[in-house]
Amino acid sequence: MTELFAAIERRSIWQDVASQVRKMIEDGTIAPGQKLPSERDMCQQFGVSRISLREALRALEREGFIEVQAGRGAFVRAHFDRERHVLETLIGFSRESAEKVFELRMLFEPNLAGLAARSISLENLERLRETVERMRDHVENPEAAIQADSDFHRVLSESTGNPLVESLVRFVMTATGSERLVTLNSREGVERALVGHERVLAAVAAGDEEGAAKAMKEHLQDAVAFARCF
Amino acid sequence: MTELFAAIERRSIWQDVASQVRKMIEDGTIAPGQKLPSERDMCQQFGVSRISLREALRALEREGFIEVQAGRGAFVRAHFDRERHVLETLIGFSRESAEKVFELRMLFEPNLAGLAARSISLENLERLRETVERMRDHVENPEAAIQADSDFHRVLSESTGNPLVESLVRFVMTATGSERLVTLNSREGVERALVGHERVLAAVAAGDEEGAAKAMKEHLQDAVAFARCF
DNA sequence: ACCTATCTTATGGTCATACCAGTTGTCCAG
DNA sequence: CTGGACAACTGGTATGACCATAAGATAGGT
Repeated sequence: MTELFAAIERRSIWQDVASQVRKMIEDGTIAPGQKLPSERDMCQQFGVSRISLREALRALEREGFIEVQAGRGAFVRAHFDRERHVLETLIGFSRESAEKVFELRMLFEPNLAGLAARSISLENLERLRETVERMRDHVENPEAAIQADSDFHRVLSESTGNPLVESLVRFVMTATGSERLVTLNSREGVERALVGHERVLAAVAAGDEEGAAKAMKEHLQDAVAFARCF
Repeated sequence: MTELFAAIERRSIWQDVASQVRKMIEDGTIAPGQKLPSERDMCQQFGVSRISLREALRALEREGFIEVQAGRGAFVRAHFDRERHVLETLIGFSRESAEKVFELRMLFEPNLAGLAARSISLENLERLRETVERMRDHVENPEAAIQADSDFHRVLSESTGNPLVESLVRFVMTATGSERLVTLNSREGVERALVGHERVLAAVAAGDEEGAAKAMKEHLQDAVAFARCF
């Protein structure tokens, strides 16, 4: 049932403004962290009223592209920050405990590792190896270790080539950030995580689907168990 | 490191208005599809200017709660419609992505079934059984079958008591809606799905963790394979 | 020279009012 | 019953003004 005529879209001014700004943010014309011109300036540049300009900013804010601070200005969000923001509004995450997030990770990350074992590219395998080595080089540096941890799981997700999965992993890594700040704060914590990553890596490199899934499962279980010690 | 004082949150008027309306939508005071009062009416009821009211509406619109139509009014979106809307803004979801969503489901739904086999309550088990029976009663009715299919997976997710997992399942069921519209449109499609559900149910009821995971995996694989026939 | 309180200025937040444009319903002429 | 004219309503946009906060500049006391 194909319609003969396409519906006429009525684009409002604030939508045009929002699109334009959104585009500039996406292609990097305006860098993350950077401050946008003042509302009054932008009004003049776009040739629209403050009303329209502000409604555009409001929309961009809800989409997570910018953050507006009264008396200061509007700032471009970092994109990972944007994803967290949007997911929070979607599932009302902020009040959930890290435990719930770990439960979710336990559901899909083992299979994700298994999938990677079957289909990861040589390039991504190398990137995965790099994150493990980087963690090994920084067992005494919690900040770097946490970064390496995030990267390990992220690279695994990217081996699927599935943006949905990548988004989900980025989200859970962001969401468990504070938790990992605790478990990876000690040398022991980092070393335990390192062992887990090494086992997963070995299985993935060997193309051992079941082994990778098992290793990842144990890695996560170990992390949860270790976190409970605190 | 617990802070002594909590940060003072500056709540702007439009945020207050948005929160109030959002709450009314969430608890059903305003039903999906229903039309909100006109902007001018709401201004008076809330005792705010049209500016503030409109910025609140703009935010709610971006969050997917309402849809504003020029010259007509603002309408409450169905909640599934809302999740799709938000995910679209997050990952630029489009029709070609149905396959990606199935890939994601394959990653976690088998383990979800396994988890349910271990921990589902008698009440939820009964609800699960009901959805299967409902699908069996409507093998000739695609619409009812699709609903029963959604409910089956949703009940399974609710057995975890994890809102994060529940949101994810709601999302993937919404995202695969158009796909299931095809596969569950024939009697054969519904019957295949039914067999899958029955196997999962049997394993869950028996507390057979591995069996449930395996059954779910086969059910999803079968659905994907069947979809490819079209 | 240093710290502090105050003033100034820029910025976002809010308001009242007015007018435009599209939608809907009513009613009348054909 | 149809189609057009009209009125009432609704969201969209524009102006101009004033408030509250944030941040830098300035004057004053030590």
